[in-house]
Amino acid sequence: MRTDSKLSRMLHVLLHMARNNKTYTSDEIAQMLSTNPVVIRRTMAGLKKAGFIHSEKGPKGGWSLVEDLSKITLFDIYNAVGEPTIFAMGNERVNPDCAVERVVNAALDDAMNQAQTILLTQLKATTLADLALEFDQICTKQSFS
Amino acid sequence: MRTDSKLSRMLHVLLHMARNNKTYTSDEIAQMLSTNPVVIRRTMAGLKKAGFIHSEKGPKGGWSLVEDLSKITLFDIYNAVGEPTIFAMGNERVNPDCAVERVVNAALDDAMNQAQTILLTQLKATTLADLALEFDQICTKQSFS
DNA sequence: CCAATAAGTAACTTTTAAAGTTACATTAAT
DNA sequence: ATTAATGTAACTTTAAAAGTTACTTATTGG
Repeated sequence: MRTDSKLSRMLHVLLHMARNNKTYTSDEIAQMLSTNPVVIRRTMAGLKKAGFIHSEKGPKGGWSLVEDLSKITLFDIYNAVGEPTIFAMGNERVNPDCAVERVVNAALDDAMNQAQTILLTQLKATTLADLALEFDQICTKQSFS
Repeated sequence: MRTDSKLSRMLHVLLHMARNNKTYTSDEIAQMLSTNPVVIRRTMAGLKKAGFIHSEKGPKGGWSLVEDLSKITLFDIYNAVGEPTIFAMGNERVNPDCAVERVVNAALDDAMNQAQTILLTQLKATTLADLALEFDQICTKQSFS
């Protein structure tokens, strides 16, 4: 499979939506991300279902942010886009009766679970407001240079 | 892509090789892992290059373990099979000039780097001898039941 | 020497899930 | 009514791992 970029893309979109405080059409967003509007609708559907954004059909329609950035963590978005598979490596489960296989898999699962916990903990600890703040700080720095 | 199973498979093979202390042909190993002998040769080539195993052509040939299990960490094998990609998720790097993209990517990269560090640290901390010991403990338990 | 057995490897095909695309239905504004 | 938007089903493309085929090379032993 390709690398899943739904989380990355949606974070990108949400920050832009928050900054400009306007509705965006799927076409606008698709251009922003160099992709296709249908892909956008598909992915944004999850965010809508989770209540973070709203969509309106017809002229003057489009996508708008509904929830406060400080109330949305990166983990929320990870969930909203369908909890994409985290690892590209994994266990072969060919013969559950093989004790060697069980020992190997347990060791790898353990290491991967620890890594996953760290990753998700980190996502839970970061809100979109945190990212927006970082963004503002970058802009401030730039205005001095 | 499919989930990379080279590490898992090679650990499996090495433990079997150590336990039975014999040479295995690619065909035997392929059967053991329900796969193809060419895939086995391809993957084992990395372990040979790293000096963990030896191969011999011709009749009576095959693969044999050369290094002591206590001197091989799971990380060594991860390296020997070509450091497979760890994550199935990742950043879109569409427009490096976009400050929003940079902030988002930095946050995700940070979380993923932390997770990767934990994972690799765990692999470095575990030797094949550790797994062999766990295996023996399972067998002991079974003989009492 | 020769037949058999095994690794080595290049070139190609298959698999799988994400992403992309097409086509059309639905809804809302003017 | 027409236009502009989302919603979505069905299909195609992409990319990387794994699988396969076909052949080369090396080694054993009769």
